[in-house]
Amino acid sequence: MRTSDKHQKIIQAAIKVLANKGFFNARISDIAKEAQVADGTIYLYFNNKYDILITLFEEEIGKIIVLVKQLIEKETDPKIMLEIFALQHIKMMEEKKELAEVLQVELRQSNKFMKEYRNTKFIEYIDIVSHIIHLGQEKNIFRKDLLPGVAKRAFFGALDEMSRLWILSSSHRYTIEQSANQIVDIFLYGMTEKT
Amino acid sequence: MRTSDKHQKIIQAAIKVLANKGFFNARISDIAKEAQVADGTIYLYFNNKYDILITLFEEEIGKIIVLVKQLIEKETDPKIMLEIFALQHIKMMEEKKELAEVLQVELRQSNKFMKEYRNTKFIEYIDIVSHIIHLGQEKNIFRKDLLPGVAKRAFFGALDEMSRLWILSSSHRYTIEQSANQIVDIFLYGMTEKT
Amino acid sequence: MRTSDKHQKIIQAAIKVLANKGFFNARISDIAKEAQVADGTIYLYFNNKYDILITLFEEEIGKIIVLVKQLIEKETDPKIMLEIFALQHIKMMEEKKELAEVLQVELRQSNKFMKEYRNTKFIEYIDIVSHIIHLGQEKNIFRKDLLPGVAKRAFFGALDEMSRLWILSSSHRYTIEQSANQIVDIFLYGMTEKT
Amino acid sequence: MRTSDKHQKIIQAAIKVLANKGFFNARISDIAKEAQVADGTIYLYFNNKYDILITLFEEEIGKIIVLVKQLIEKETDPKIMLEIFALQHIKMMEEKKELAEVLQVELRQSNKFMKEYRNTKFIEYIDIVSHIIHLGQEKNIFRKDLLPGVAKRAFFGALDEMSRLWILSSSHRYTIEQSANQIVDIFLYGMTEKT
DNA sequence: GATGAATGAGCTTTCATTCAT
DNA sequence: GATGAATGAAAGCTCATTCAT
Repeated sequence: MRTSDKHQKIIQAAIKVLANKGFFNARISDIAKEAQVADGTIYLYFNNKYDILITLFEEEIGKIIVLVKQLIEKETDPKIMLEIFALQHIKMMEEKKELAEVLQVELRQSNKFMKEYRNTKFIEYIDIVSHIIHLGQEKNIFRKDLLPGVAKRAFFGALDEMSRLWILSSSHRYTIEQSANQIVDIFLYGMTEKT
Repeated sequence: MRTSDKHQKIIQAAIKVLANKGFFNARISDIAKEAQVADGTIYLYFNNKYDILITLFEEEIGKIIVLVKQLIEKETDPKIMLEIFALQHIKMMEEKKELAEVLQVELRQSNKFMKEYRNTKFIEYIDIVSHIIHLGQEKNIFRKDLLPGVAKRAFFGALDEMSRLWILSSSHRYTIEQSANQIVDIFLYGMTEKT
Repeated sequence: MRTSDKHQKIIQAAIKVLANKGFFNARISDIAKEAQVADGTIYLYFNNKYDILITLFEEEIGKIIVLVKQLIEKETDPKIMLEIFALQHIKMMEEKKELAEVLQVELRQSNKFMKEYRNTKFIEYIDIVSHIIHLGQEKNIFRKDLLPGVAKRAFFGALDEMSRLWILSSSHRYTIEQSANQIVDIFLYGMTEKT
Repeated sequence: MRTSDKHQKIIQAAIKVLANKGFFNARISDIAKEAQVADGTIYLYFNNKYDILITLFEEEIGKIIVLVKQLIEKETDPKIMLEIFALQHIKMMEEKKELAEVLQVELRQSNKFMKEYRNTKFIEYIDIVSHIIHLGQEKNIFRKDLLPGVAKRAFFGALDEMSRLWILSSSHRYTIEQSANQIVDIFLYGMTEKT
C-alpha cells in the first residue's frame, strides 16, 4: 500500500548499515533486519545491492542540493554564498553523520565497482561552488585569474577533508561554525599575515 | 628478507590490481597472477588479504614521506615549503597513478573494514603540512588566527580533491604545476580581488 | 466449480507456459500472468505447483482418451484401429502442440520429482494399444507370438519418437498422414522387402 | 595431480544423483557429497551445473557410440546389424541403469532449459540406425518405400520406450534378449499373421 | 621456499506460498 | 472470491586460505 514507506525504511536502514560496515561488508540481511523487513522484500523495491546504493546516492544528494540551493538563492554576495555552502556542508555531516559517512566513503569508490555509473548528482552538487565562483568573478569580487575547475575542487576538497575529521574523531576542539568560517576565511583572504 | 624480491613483486602487483578493481573486487589470485607467483606463495609473505593492503600503505606512504621531508628540509620559507609539498603531492599522483588511486580510495574506507587499524603513517604525512603552518606562524608569515588542525586539513583536502580529478579524468585543461600553484596561491593570498 | 472459468484459464495458461519454459523454469507468476489472474488466485484452485501439472495431465489426457476411444469403438478391424490411433496421436501433436510438448517432456520426468504420483491416466492411454493388439490376436490377424507388453510399448514408442521430431523441427519432409501410415505399415508388414 | 580422477568421480556421482533426483532437484552439494569432494571442487572441473550435465551427455553417449559402432562394423547383414543395435541399446539400459535414466529423462528436456545446446552426439547415435536402414535398402533387403527419417525414429522410439519400461518397473516378464528380438522381429516382418 | 588443488563457509538472489485487505 | 505485497528458506557459486607435495 504505502509503497514509499518501505522504500524509505530500506534506504534509511541501508544508510545506517553501510555507514557502519561499508558496502562490501554489509549484508543484505543486515539491511533487511535493520529495516525490519524480510530479505526478499528488499528485492521488491530494488533490483540488487548496487541499486540500493545508487538510489541512496541520488535521492539523498538530491535532497541536499535542493536545500542548499534554496538557502543560497536568497543571497547575492558570493562571499556569503560560500559561507552558507561551507556551513551547510559541514553541518550536514554532523546532523546526518551516517549519511555523510556513506557519501564520503562509498561515493568515492563507487566508480571502482560500478563502471557504468556516472554520478551526475554529485557533480551537480559540486557545481554549486562553481557557480558561486563564476558569479564572484563577474562581480569583480573574486580574482579573475582563478582557474574555476581548480578553485571549486580545492574549496570542496577542503571542506570535505575537514568533514572527514569531524566524522571520524569524536572530540572536537572547535565548533562546526568555527571550522567552516575558518575555511571560508582562508579561501577568501589567504593564510598570509597582512603586514 | 623484507626487501625480498617476491615481497616487492607482490606489493607492486597488488597496487596495480587494487587500482583497477578495488580491494573487495580484487582476488588474491589476480594479485598472484600479476606478481607471477602461486596463490599460496602470497601467504608466505603476508598474513592475509588485509595485510597486503596495510603493508602497502605503510611502505609506500613511508617512501613518500621520506622524499617530501628531504625536499622540504632544504627550505626555510614556509610559503615555498607549501609549494613544494603541493607540487610533490600532485606530481606523485601522476607518476604513480595506480598507487595514488589505491591510496585515495582504499585508504579512506580502510577503517570501515579494518576496525583496529590506526593509520599512523597517513597522519604523519598530513602532519608535514601541520609543521609547515606552525613554522609559518612562528615566523610571523602566516596569520596567528589560523586553527592549525583546520588549516592543515583544508590544505591537504584541497590538494587531494584536485588530485582525484587528475586521476579520474583523462584530459586536463591545466598542467600539474598550474594546478598546484593555483591552490597554493589561493591558500596564501585568498580568492578575493585586491582592490 | 471444477469447470470453473478460472480453473480452465489457469490450466490453459499452464500448458502454454510449461511448453515454453518447462516445469522448473516456469514461475507461478508466469502462469498467473498468462491466465490474467493474481498469483494468489492460483492457490484457490490448486494446492501447489505440482498439483497444476498433475491436474493438467489427468484432465487433458482424459479428454484424449475419450476422443480416441470414441473413434476406435466404431471399428472392428484391428489394423484400422491401429491406423486410427496412430493418426490421432500424431495429429494431436500438431493441433495441440503446446500440450504435446508438456506431455512429452514433463510427463516423462514427473516420477522424478513426484515420487508418489502413479500416472494411471497415461497407462490407460497406452493400454488402448494393448487392447487393440489383443483383439487382433484373438481374431487371428496379429501373430500369436507377439509379446503384448513389448508390442504395445514398441508401437507407442515409435509414434511418440516420431511426434517428438514433429514438435521440435519446424520444417517437415512428410505430411502427418504419411508418417503415421508409414509407422503403421512397418508395424503391420515389416521393413523387409517381399521377394 | 590425477586430474581425470576427480573429473570421472564427479561425472559418475552426477549420474547417480541425477538419476535419482533429476537435474533440477539435484543439488550441487548432493553431487559433491556423492563424489566425496567439496562443493567448490566441482567448480574446478565444471563451469556450472549445466556444464556437468552436458559433459556427462557428450562423454557417456560418446562411449556408447564407439562401442556400438565397433560391434556393427563386423557385420554385413543389415538385419543382424539392427539386432545388435537393439540388443546393445536395451542391454546398456540394464547395465548402466542410472546413466540410462539420466539420458532418457534429462536428455529429452535439455533443450527446454539449455536453449543454445545442440545435442549432436545424440543425433550421431540415432543416425547409426539411419545408416543401417540405408544399407538395407541398397542391398534390396529393406523396402524401398521406407521413409528413412521416419523409420529410424520409429525403431529408436520403440527401443527407447521399451527401455523406459525396463528401467522403471522392477519385475520383468521377459528377458532383455526376448524384448530386443521381439522388437527387431516386428520391425523386420510386421505384426500381421502370415496366412 | 614454492606450488596450486582442494576446501567449505558464506552471501546474493529467487520464488513458492501465505494472508491481510 | 480475488489480490499482490510480503515472507524466508534454500541453493548456486565464489574465493580466501590451507597443506600435501
